[in-house]
Amino acid sequence: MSTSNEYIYPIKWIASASTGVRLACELRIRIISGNIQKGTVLSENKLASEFEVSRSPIREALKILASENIIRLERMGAVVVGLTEQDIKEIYDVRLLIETFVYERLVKLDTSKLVRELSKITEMMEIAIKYKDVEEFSYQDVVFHETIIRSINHSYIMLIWNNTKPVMESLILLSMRKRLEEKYEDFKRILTNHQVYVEAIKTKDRDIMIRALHQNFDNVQGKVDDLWMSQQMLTTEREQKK
Amino acid sequence: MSTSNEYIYPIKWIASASTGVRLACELRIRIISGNIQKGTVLSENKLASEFEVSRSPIREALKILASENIIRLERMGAVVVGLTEQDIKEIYDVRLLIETFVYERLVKLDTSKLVRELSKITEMMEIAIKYKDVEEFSYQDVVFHETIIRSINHSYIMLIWNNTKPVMESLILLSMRKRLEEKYEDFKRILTNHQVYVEAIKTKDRDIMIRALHQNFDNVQGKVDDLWMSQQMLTTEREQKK
DNA sequence: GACGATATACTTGTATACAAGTATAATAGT
DNA sequence: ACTATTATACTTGTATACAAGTATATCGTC
Repeated sequence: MSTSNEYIYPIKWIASASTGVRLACELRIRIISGNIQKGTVLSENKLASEFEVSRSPIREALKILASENIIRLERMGAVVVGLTEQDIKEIYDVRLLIETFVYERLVKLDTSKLVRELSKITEMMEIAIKYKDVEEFSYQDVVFHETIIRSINHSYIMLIWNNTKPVMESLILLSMRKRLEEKYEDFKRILTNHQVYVEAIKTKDRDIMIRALHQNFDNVQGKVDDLWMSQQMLTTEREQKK
Repeated sequence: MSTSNEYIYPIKWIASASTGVRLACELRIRIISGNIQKGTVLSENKLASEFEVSRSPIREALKILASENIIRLERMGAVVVGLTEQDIKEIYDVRLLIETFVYERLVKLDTSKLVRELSKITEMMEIAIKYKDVEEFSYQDVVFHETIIRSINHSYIMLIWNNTKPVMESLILLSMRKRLEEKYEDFKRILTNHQVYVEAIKTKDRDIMIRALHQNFDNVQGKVDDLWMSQQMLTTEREQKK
């Protein structure tokens, strides 16, 4: 394992968190970015001495990462599992599953307050782009989606979000950092896409929402269509009932 | 808090687990069953002395329960949140969301091996009923659904299952214990329902699956219809594409 | 050289110790 | 009688200590 002292994870995102949570964040992003290679066996003692903390917070961090399937706790050592292409697809499956569920609840509610909040966030994202503040942009991106999900007040959907969020967050941050160097123009596309989201929620127009979802997940080809398939069953029945 | 030494959670289910996990299971079922009332503030030290263990495993248990939204970790003490009617509905939302997703993946695969496994489980459930072994019946019920979910090899759906499973497990066990006293005939209905599941997977007939889901979730009225609604959006688009 | 037994250096799980912070209760001052 | 302040008894977070178990390596025997 690389013993570099440079922290990949933004410090300001976790300033108030406990050591254990902070370590989890740092280890997570190192694993996802490939900085810590999959297959590596992590030992509590080694990690403790490397990060110059005791085993207690290390244990906490490892438990967190294990609950996210990023590492596997075994009898002797925690082996790094990491993320495969397949895993990333699967995360997007889940996100899509959640977001479609949320949207359908949403259209039954008064969304004016939510729309205002989301508008604020998109404007902040705009400023972040302007000043090339990738971390802020990523942060607001995550907040944007979390705000939508939180708005339906569904504690178990929220629970799922909380379980997938850390990995999502890392993925987003890493991809944004890459974009800054390689595809800067992408940021505007992403911003526009978020504005489409807001529009879909404002007008409660499903067609627009579909477009937003498509644009948002189009880097994971075929996933949206896949979900349709997966939900065809209930659909079919629904039509029969008519 | 009741300091009774009687354990509500079946010991044999967690014989091999660590103390922390065991405590989490016991505390969870006590909270869900109302044995520990919501609003109670749990202290690590008190729990440690009550269960006669150190704070380490207690901390582990509390972390687990907090990740399930059963308790809320605050600055001073962990306050018991428990489950509301709303929470239970929401758990079923998630379960339905998962199971429909899984089923749609399933019908694309060769299910012969899975069907055999499920048949075995239903037969074991049958025996469990015969001998009025509620714990075994509940255990097999959970295994049944887990087996289905596991079969599509989707690690993130599995992750969601793992996060909701403990609460589901407790709910199932508690409701089965109640049934044994009040509505013994229910067991046969439940068994039949599981056989319908197997049939749906065997024949890959969506109509049968709908029926199975309906029967399984009918104690949570209106939920299935609700999900249809929630997925109407994607459906609509799909038809437009045709 | 090959194989088996023991020794050693690791691992995790749990218990205990200490430090920093917070709420409550008791006390002093008005 | 009431308010402000200090004292105390709690809380969690982290560090350390110890016990039980596991893999590896060393050593002795064949």
